[in-house]
Amino acid sequence: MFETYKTQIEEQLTVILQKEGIQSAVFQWSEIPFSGHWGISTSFFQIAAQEAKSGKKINVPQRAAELASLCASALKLSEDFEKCEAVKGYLNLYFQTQSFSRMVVDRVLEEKTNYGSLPATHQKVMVEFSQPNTHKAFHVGHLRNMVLGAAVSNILEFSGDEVIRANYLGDIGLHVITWLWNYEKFHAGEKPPAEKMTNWIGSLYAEAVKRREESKDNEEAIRNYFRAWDAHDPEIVALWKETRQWSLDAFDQIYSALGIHFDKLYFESEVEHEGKTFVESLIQKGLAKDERPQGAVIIDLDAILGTKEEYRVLVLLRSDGTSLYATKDIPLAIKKFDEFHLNRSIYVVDVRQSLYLKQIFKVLELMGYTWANQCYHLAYEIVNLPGNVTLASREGTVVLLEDLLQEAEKRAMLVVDQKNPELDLEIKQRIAKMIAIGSIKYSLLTRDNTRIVTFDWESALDVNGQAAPYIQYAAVRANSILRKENFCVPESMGITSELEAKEIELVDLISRFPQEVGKASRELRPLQVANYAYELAKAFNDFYTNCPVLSAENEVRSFRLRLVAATKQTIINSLGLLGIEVPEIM
RNA sequence: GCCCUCGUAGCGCAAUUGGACAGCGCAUCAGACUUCUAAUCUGGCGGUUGUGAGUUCGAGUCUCACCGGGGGCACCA
Repeated sequence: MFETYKTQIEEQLTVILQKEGIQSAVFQWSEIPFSGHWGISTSFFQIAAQEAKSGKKINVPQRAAELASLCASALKLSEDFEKCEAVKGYLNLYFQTQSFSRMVVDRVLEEKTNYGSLPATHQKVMVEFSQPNTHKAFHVGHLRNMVLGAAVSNILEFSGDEVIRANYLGDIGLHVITWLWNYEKFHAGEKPPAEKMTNWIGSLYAEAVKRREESKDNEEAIRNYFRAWDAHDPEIVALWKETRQWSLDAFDQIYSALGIHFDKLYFESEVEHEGKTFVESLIQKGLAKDERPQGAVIIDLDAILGTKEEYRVLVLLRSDGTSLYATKDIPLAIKKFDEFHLNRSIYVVDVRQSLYLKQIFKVLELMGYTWANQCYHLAYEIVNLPGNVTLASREGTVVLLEDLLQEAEKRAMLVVDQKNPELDLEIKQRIAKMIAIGSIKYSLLTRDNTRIVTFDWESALDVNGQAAPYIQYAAVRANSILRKENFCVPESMGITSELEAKEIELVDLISRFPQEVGKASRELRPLQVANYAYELAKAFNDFYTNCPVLSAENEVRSFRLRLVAATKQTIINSLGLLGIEVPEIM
């Protein structure tokens, strides 16, 4: 929003500095921190330091201050600026608050749900996330992946990319066979329950693994089952198809509860075959070494690249010829680019697989795929339990997603019921859901990708302080003011009276939203937006307690109503990027 | 052994990517509801940014070394 002003000012500053004998000055503008008024500033330290380097004997901070005040006094400002001043080597320019505030609010109310979005980049980006295994349960570790992947997708889309949300489902492998064997032998004919489907499927999986581990006979039986599967035994294939669908339906339940959707589904089963032929071609090209039957099929990346203990060795195929993750991930990557002509391919996968993905990308590069460097591993840290206990369904150290959602909704319902007893049960439930899911998502997104999240029930379900309900509540407050006016927002008009500091701070935060989106998108960090949304809500609550809206005088009242509407919109937009909905009442 | 990552107030986290006095939330103490919803707000307490050096006008941020936590490194996913 400031861009046009910046260039005008820069032209003037260049002339002023030239008189001082400074030829090449580059200005870096930033916003002035903590200010009753707001504006932009630039520092003169770099310019002064350059002078010092060119031989002049000067004290840099002193010279910077001198240049700043020189510019401050020589600058001619348009009436959109209120004043300028030199402070400690910085040149601060303050905007004429009324005209600027009006501009910001007008823009939000004009662009509505698009406010904050950035122009189209014409970049096609695929974000692969979630990647669940069928026949297993969802736990909070998986939740972090989903929430992060969905938020990153939203942010990229909002900042102008064309985004394809992809899911890659692990529908084959030993875990599936183990499940099928157990089901056929001990649960034949049973159907999944209507609710908590993944929990049921997951509990059968845990039981199956237990049986496999506790008896050699069972292990042998499962191995035989695997062989029968490999030989396309029609009964097993039919059972696989049926039970796989249960898993997929269960996943859909969860995705829809979380408001997550995918544009493209990939299955391990669909890339396994081409994976094996791809490995053959790698062997033929002399890149991969076939050490079967004694050893596996490997690619010694360090040997090929001349690096030392950096890329290590990647195993492409087991010694018995069965496939591994790598067997399938390589053809999948190719498929993605062939099908969609991507500019970027982002993998949302936990940090423990950093080396693995680095190897995959390198193999693709060695195979001559020029797009290999457009693959990016978005690594995030895992979710732990207190005492550095890793989540593992086998150990029983796991928090199941469906249990978590249920408990959170229950707690949210208690508060909703207490605050709004008169509402219909159905509406209360819908509100409770928004709050519960919002809280859980927010608590995961408000930690940086590189930080481990330690899950404990108490803090996961805590809705106080910096949490989603605080932000949702701010929007609800704004909404209830607007409701009293039947949601009629006055037309834009000039402001003649002095604005309150709280109003200006609120306007400032609202105006910052587009650049926060840009930053979050560049860094692939939803945390940026999560923090922003909180700051915005805080500023609104501050405004709310200090600036009465409905009881204010004509012009002030109109402006404040518009400001309230703009705030509500910006909160909705920012939380929306995080996949968090805002209720009308709470 | 090699590589990655984290270390900021009692606890949980930020910090405009090298800028102005290091911020916020829990917790704790003291206040504010006949006024647009108190899931709110105001104030107090709390810091040698793991340690030591270096680069720079300027370092939580960059470099190096060390200390401590976590993770990865050939047939698991």
